[in-house]
Amino acid sequence: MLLSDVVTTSAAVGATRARREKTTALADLLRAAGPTEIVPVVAWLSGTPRQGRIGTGWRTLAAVDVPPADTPSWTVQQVDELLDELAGTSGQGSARRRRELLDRLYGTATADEQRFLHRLLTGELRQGALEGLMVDAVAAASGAGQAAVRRAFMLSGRLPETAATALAGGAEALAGIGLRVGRPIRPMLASPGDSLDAALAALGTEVTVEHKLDGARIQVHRTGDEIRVWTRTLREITAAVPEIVELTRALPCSAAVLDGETLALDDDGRPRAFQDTMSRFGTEADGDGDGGRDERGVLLSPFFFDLLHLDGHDLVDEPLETRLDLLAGLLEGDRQAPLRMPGVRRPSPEEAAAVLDGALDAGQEGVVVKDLAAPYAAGRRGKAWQKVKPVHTLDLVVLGAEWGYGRRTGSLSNIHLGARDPDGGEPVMVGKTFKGMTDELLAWQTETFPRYAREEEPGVLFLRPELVVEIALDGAQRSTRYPGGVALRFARVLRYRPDRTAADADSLDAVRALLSG
DNA sequence: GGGCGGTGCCC
DNA sequence: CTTGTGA
DNA sequence: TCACAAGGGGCACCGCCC
Repeated sequence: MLLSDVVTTSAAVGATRARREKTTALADLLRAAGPTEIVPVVAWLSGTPRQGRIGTGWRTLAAVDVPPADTPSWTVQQVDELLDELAGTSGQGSARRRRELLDRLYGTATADEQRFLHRLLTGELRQGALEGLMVDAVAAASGAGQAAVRRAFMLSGRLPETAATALAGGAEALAGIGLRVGRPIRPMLASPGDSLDAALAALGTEVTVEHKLDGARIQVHRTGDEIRVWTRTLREITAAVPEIVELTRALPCSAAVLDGETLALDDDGRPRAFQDTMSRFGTEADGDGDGGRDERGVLLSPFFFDLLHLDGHDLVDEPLETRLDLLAGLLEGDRQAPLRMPGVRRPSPEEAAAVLDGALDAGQEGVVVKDLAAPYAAGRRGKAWQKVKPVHTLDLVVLGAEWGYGRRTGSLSNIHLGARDPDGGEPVMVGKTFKGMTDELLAWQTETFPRYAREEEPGVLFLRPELVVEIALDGAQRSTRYPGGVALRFARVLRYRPDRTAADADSLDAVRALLSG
């Protein structure tokens, strides 16, 4: 199969908004692919090379300037091999070597192929189909049911390999893919709840309400004395978190798969800023024999909230209630008690509210409300788990706006936000946001902002600091980028405030008051 | 050896 | 990570 | 309801350059 076949399919997928048409086009290509081509083709058309992110981003690719070929010649296999080499290139002189490989890749590609490769390698396929629709396509092409593909994907953690299995052996082969301790599964996610009351109303009384911590998701596997740890995206971090490995080794079991969250605590047991937790991710190993505590004293504490396997028994199909019972049994001892995620089963509305208050008083992020009857549905952001976090709002000044990309091309989209200077100077920039904007609001911004223009740069329009916008946010974090030393976290537009002036906007002190940790 | 841009991945 | 959009 | 696209801040890592 040629790369150009994949590019043609991608174009067809991108040309329609109808999901059925997209999956049909994808499925047709999968049927035409050879057994060894399925893995790279599925990976590419779900938006990521088989090798993962390869270390060449938009900046490197923008520097590649070779004329396109007239006729397509790359095969899928050849490109996959070249990507392998690209991914394996490191050390001194690697930048030059990469440039050579990219020149070769692009120089033998047609213009259409160059554009496809560019989108693939920057991680912005933008064909309106990623893993979700590929699951449907694999089901269609293989004749296996969607549920079977979904389940195998969740348990194997990898769609390309799942697709190869499905196309080779159909539903029967998929049924052979089970949970394997030592191989991470896709984690179950929570959807955003509107409020605690709304979540309780939606899920009923057969629920548990647990603390939601501002840390990083971890999945911990144990077989005998071997322990491995993965993140939410199934990146292995075992070597970076020896303290989690040691705590898991002390559990009274021989095999387990645990799901949880980890974060850094201060000496009082209160959560540190998320940034401190994050400083421990991305470090491969620490190797200084101090059990993980680095020179800044950041130690990670794990909190487990689910159990997917215990001593030979798979639990993903069991109701949460059963999994929680077994988890409680595993973490029964005094020594293990600190590893339990705090929570209350079947709370009254008042008790549920008290759990939320307790979480916030303890400095945590909020709560998650979970249906006790639900099995572990990995990889789907269903309604069985709903997260509830308090929302803060601020009135901020619009300092500028950036021209959008993709479906926002031609619109002034991402806005720069400033807080009032308590000393009376110009507003101080504290962040940007592109969220919360309807098409109507984008049109309004695009029409209105030029009337406030003060200065223009490529891609950015700077405004006189007059427009006030009400912003929702989760909190603030310390910043070295912004002059006030603080930045907004998860800022989104609620509405513009034509009734307010920059003098009415919230001050930098109001932003600083939202700092956590 | 330190600064810096580019990249990937946490949220 | 959050939100708006469209099938 | 689901999947996707729009893009945010910060941190560690890496290679390159001074």
